[in-house]
Amino acid sequence: MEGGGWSWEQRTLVNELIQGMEFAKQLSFHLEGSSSVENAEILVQRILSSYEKALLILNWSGSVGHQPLQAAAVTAPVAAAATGSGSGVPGSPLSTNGSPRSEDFDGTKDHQAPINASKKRKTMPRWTDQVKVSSENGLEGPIDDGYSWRKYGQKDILGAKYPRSYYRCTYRNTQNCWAIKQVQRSDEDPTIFEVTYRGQHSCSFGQQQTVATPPAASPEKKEQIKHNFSSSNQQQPPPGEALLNLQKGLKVDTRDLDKREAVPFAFPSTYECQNSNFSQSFLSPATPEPNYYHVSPFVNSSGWAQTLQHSDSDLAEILSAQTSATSSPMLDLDFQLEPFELVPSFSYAPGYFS
DNA sequence: CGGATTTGACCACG
DNA sequence: CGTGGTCAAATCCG
Repeated sequence: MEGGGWSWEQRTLVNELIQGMEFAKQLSFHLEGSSSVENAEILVQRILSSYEKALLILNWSGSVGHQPLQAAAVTAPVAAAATGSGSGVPGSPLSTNGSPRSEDFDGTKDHQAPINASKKRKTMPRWTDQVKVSSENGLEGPIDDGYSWRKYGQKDILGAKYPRSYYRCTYRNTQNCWAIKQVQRSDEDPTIFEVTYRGQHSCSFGQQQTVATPPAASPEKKEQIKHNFSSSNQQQPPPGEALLNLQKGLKVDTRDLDKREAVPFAFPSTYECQNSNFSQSFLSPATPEPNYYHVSPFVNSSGWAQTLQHSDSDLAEILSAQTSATSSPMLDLDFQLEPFELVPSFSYAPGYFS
């Protein structure tokens, strides 16, 4: 019942379903209006993706024998993810050209491998999640999204009040995982962090088994989901991603103005939907950390937006890369959801999963 | 001691 | 050139 008591699957499932509904609504909106076919297709993709994930979860927990998944309970500060960032991630398509096999790699540094690397980077799908962190006293802490990231830079952005930090997957070198993300704290609302992800994780354990998902279980998953209709939006995804992506959640990071250190978050138990009485359980105490916050992940249904973005040039590259790869339909053109378009009249009823 | 973070310098792009 | 992104040496932390 209480949000906090839900298992990861349940929450994710709900999230996915909600999201699917959201997208469906948007789609209908688009259909009525004179929207482009592209947008409609994108929405359809996302809807499918959401449902796919939802089904996956059901299927998964069903076959595996409903895992209790107490991941979070486990220990680490770096707990697991909670929601499905659902839309944010997985759906994002096109990896670069083909698959991240070992071919075009050269362990050289970015700088030195301009051609491959840069191109790769450019074609990487990019999406942004807006994560809100509500803290008790005004300080925020970083959130963990289940993946392990290594910070490689921080930069003051012109006009932005807070610096932007750059992270890359910890397994970049060991597993050629090129996923990166950057976190930018919002100017107006310091409790909001924009987390921009680029590239999908190709590392086998995107998230160090933090999440309860029994290691054994996830591998299977991948098999099942593999490509179906999703084949249209992701060519040969490195194995085992779907599920992992599902779990990826949010990550927020905060470094304080005063260069205060960010504290890793342990979290999962909290969901807070702006417009519902859903949730909000609080982070359980039990942590030695001075600051703990409670995070509410981008639940779009309640107004947190999430966007996919591409620049024109990116598009061009994607398109070309794409043709050579598979003739799959474009997935994310410059798809952008206006906040107001997002906020739907949707509100869920309190007894969701009771 | 090894891995992660910090931080100024460097690089590429517009 | 200015700006954003990345590198890498120094430093920090467990």
